[in-house]
Amino acid sequence: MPVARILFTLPLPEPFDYTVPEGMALAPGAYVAAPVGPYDRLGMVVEVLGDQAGAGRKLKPVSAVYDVPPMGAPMREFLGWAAKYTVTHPGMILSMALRARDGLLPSPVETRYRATGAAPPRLTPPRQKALAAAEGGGLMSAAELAEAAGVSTAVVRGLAETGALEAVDVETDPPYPAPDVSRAGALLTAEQAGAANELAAAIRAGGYTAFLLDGVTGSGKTEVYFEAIAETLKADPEAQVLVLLPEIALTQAILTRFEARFGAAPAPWHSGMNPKERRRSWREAVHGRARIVIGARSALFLPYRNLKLIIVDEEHDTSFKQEDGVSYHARDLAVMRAKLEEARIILASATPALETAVNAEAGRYTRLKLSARPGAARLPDIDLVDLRRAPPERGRWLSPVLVRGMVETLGAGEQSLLFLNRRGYAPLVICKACGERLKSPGTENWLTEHRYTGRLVCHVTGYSIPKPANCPHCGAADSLMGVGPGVERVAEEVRALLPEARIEIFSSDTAAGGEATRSLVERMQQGEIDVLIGTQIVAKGHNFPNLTLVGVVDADSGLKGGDLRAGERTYQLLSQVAGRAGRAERPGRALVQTWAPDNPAMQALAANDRDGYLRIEREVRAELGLPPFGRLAGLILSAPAPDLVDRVALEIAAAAPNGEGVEIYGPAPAPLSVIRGRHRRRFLIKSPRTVDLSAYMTAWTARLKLPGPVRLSVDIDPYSFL
DNA sequence: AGCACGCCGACT
DNA sequence: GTCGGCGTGCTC
Repeated sequence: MPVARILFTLPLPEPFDYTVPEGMALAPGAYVAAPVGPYDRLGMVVEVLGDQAGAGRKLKPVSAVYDVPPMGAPMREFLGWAAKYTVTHPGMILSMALRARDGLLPSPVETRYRATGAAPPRLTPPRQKALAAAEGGGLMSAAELAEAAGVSTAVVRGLAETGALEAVDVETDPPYPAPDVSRAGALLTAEQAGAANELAAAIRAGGYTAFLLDGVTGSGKTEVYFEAIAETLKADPEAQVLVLLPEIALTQAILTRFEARFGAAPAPWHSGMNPKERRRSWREAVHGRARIVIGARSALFLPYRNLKLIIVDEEHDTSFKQEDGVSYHARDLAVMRAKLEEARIILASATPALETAVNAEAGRYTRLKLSARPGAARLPDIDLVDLRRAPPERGRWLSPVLVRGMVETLGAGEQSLLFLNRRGYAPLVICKACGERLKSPGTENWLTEHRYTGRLVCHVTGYSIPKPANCPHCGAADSLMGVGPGVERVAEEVRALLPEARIEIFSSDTAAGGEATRSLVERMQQGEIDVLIGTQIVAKGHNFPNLTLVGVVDADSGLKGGDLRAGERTYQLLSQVAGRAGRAERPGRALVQTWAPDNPAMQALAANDRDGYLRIEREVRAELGLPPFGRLAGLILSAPAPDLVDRVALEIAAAAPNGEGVEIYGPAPAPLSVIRGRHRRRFLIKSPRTVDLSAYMTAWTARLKLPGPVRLSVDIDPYSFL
């Protein structure tokens, strides 16, 4: 009997072997159930060995095969590669691919009824009512129909037996409507059409190609990649397209745009979906019926049947980096997936990541440049406000320069946006009597004061208490004082300065659900708001035609913390925020308040010199041997007891293998030193590009024997440092 | 990941 | 004397 080698969604040391029962057709990639210990578990066939392979071994048989197209060879290769690269067990990567295992089964069906027009032999009054309800109602379940007619379901079933009603089985999660590729797209500018044509040529030619779609904010990158999607779907009637977006950008707005362009919404994939939506998207993706999937980073791991195009929109966005559990960067892995699938990939951004810019310069990606905003829209003028020379009054956060700008804007009947990446009223609460800083219990995280809700909240752990009347440390009454600005406090300041202005706060606190966000965005677009004060949430995607002034309250906040990418991120975020101004006919301007106007990121921002900034960043990184000119990895240890984790950290340091040019820093407390009662330590490992750092980390960690409560994880290409 | 087996503290 | 804590090892 042949033998199937099966990889399970379990952390087993290797694939396990099973006999293939008579009459069961199995090929590599098939999804199967097979017994591991006392239970059947989900797995995937990685290899089928010949007829004699099972001879002399006591093997259990495979229990069942799922009736789903098997995982293709490129995806299987991708799984193996991703496991090695991220230093993760292959079974864990497989379980990411099979996140919605119910999707392996066909859609559940539900019996629904419709009137056939035939009259039943005995037309009783209840039957009459039921038929009347069925006439107008389309397909209804027995319960719905009975409810509508005010009769019992027995009447409905009785009518179905007589033939007056017809029972129809309907899938509860049916396929998504197919996109209509024959629809005409937007009218493209010459520049956009040039980019779209180059993409179309690569799509028709086939094979792996990577593009950087490098377009200033508002230059119409979406329209260009829509054309690439249409071309892909036209060229191959079975092709699938994956669009990856940063978590936060997966809003109704983008789905609506897809629907407007292709006549049907794409299949979604993100962490907020319920199990039913999830299994539907998964099933449609696996069968190849979902032609366009739009999702957050985890959508990269779905086993598409025939993936031909990947788009990573806002490719510089750091939310593509997953840090907890399996750590990976969806953009980097997407490039490898495209390579293995022999597909096209488009990385789109107005502010490409340094890694991407370097790849484009090296010719690994083809750069498609969009330098103009269509129509009259101009990029805003960006001016730095030197807070050393024009500081706000004591206890205020807006400098006279910015205030003047807001007064002028209001006077002209236009809108202002103030950007401050801090939720709540004040990011720190201290006691005036004893100097105590209020922290989330067991951590060093400050509590943020939220006046709107009257609570003190930890933004890291979610811990929250009503603001106490007395200091919890010394007991003094009325001594707790909020220090530093949050959006609520800036709103208070604006209210005092511009009493006649209509002011709103836009943060995840004020716009939690999609509905609240939509209404706020709509009111801003209708001109019902004069000053919008927002956190990072305002940076993405919203188009406010009458917005002409953007004020950045604290441009320096992102530069603190010694993060390798702090400058880069600050540049990206602030230029994106500034780009909100002046999208229609009116020119926009941005006033950026900073204490460090000489910082290269600030200088480049004011000069609108993105490439100059990237050049400086590049030199610094090359000099220090940091990514993309060198490699980094993190090793994080955690345990409930701090002394245990410290002891084990020293043992692990001693066990580090020798590696040419590998430098190890640490152990040091990890970025969040305590999470859910576990104390964390971390090493940072740096190596030249030529070293296979993943293999080094595997060699290091594979032979460690850790005491029970200690857990270890490896973070390749870490993003958070602090 | 489960689950069983196995060795040390507070209970009927 | 047992019940039960979770440390260690096994699952084709």
